[in-house]
Amino acid sequence: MAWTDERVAKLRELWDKGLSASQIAKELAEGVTRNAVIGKAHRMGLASRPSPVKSDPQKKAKAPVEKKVVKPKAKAPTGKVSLLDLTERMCKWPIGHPGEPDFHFCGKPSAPTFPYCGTHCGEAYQVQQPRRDRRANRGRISATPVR
DNA sequence: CCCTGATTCGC
DNA sequence: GCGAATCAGG
Repeated sequence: MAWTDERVAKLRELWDKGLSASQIAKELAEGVTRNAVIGKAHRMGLASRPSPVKSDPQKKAKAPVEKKVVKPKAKAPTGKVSLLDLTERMCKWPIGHPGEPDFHFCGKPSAPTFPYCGTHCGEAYQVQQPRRDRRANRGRISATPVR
């Protein structure tokens, strides 16, 4: 989509009005992303509004190294997680079977780069254990991916 | 995680 | 000139 005079005008208007780039992109629609908006705004020479990132070059000296501990707590989703609800970082371990009325997915936060949460990674990726001692796996479903 | 603008660079 | 990808943050 080309930058017609109309669209440029609207961009300038909304930008001056203080809307964020993503908001402007939504207004213009037609497959325009916020990247496109920002890029165009810059090329137009629009006053680059204070970026939240670049602002305030001289910051207050922060002697205390106060570290915010990243919350390891992850909330489990409310209710059943359907196929449509799944996002990249959700555990995709199926509960039940496709077609069944109650079929859904685990949905808990998945381990980084893994399709399942910690618990279900444990189910999915089981180290082959000595034939002698498989007691640890007794009662568990077998989900070894490659046999 | 959601979000912000800035910058780069192949097209 | 364009904008996706990336960066550097809030």
